[in-house]
Amino acid sequence: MVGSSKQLAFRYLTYLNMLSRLDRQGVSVISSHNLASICNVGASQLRKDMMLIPGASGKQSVGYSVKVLLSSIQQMLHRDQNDRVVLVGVGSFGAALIKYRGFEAHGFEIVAAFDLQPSVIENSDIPVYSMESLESFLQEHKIKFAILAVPESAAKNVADQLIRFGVTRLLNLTPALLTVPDSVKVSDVNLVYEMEFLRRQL
Amino acid sequence: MVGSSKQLAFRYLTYLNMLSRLDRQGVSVISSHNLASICNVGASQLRKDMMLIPGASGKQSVGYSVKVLLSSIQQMLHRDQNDRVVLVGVGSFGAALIKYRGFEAHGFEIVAAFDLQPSVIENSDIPVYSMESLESFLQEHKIKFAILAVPESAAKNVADQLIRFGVTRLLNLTPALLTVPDSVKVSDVNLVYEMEFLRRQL
DNA sequence: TATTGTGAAATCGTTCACAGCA
DNA sequence: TGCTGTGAACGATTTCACAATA
Repeated sequence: MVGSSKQLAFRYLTYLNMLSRLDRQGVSVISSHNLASICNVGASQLRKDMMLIPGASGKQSVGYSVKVLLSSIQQMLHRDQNDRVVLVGVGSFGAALIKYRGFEAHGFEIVAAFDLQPSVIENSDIPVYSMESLESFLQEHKIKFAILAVPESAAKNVADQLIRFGVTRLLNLTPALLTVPDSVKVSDVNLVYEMEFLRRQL
Repeated sequence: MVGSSKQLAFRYLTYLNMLSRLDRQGVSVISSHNLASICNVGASQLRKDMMLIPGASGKQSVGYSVKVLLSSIQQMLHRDQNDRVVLVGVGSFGAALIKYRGFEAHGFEIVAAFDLQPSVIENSDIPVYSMESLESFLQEHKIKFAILAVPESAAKNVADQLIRFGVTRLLNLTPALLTVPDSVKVSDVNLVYEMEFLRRQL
């Protein structure tokens, strides 16, 4: 990947979202200044970002073609991929994620959930299995992505299991700090930290 | 606030968590190297971070006092504060947040939730009011913090309302990109972006 | 000797300013 | 003239290396 910082990656995702909206609205050309202001970034930063993308370029005195930008960013981000994801921990958070349909449009399919107690989530066809079947399921389906939504106290153990069974991408929704091998990538989402950060802004 | 970058702020919160755990375990002194490895950061970075905290200092050839560090970080972060928070949008996500007890220990009290339809969440004494009562509630209780968990399509409008009614800190759980006055601080949490970011790590 | 505190160096990311082009 | 592409300046952050010291 061309740029590997999280901020840059998130900017590309924002560009992508805004560009596809513009495309749907029939906008075919846009200047760096306009697109930047829609995306809440500076115009020169946007141009620098675009320069890193193979195939993305604009026309001087005209602007960027929305469709060209869209497809070159999509290509760079491998937006064609489709990944199967398991969810571990079906508390209120986990159950909310099962009902959340936002992942599918981005090529992430939650194929199963796991909890101490198998159960059934209403309005959902995603099965909830017991933890005993975790190993066989992960290995049989060669799952690489997992969302960790267990209680904090269980987080480390469950994460270790997941990794042992072949998971290499972990979205960690628990406050626990995970230590993982270099081959495994973790994204931590900690709502309490976000709130604390808001608290001391200015 | 001494350091205002998000990364730095999150490191301080991590230090705080780990230090309070160490304190509970009866550890009284720890070296930068040890604490750093617990917190997944470099030792010299940790020392630099500590240097920015008024009152925090260690002893050469000995290490840092856990209690001293703990209280100076707490003081710097104003950890004594207590803030009332409203939640807007009681879909599956919002309902999960209402049941989530993690905020309280950090001085955030969810005092009310709002949705198009007032309702009752089981196992919770947090009331869910209709959107009509938003304005009077926010102004009467002088609420500064809100968690935005409405559908994306409603996000901008609701955010504008919240700001108009006095909210200045917004945890945005929707994928919408909000544009707000400088006096208002927004933290965006976008689980889809986090997943996409994991996808292209190496 | 073990460890902090810290200046200097290296790295990384952003913004500026403007040349060059349609 | 309006816009992109980009080198250079700037700023922020991280790492290094080591002097100081309990």
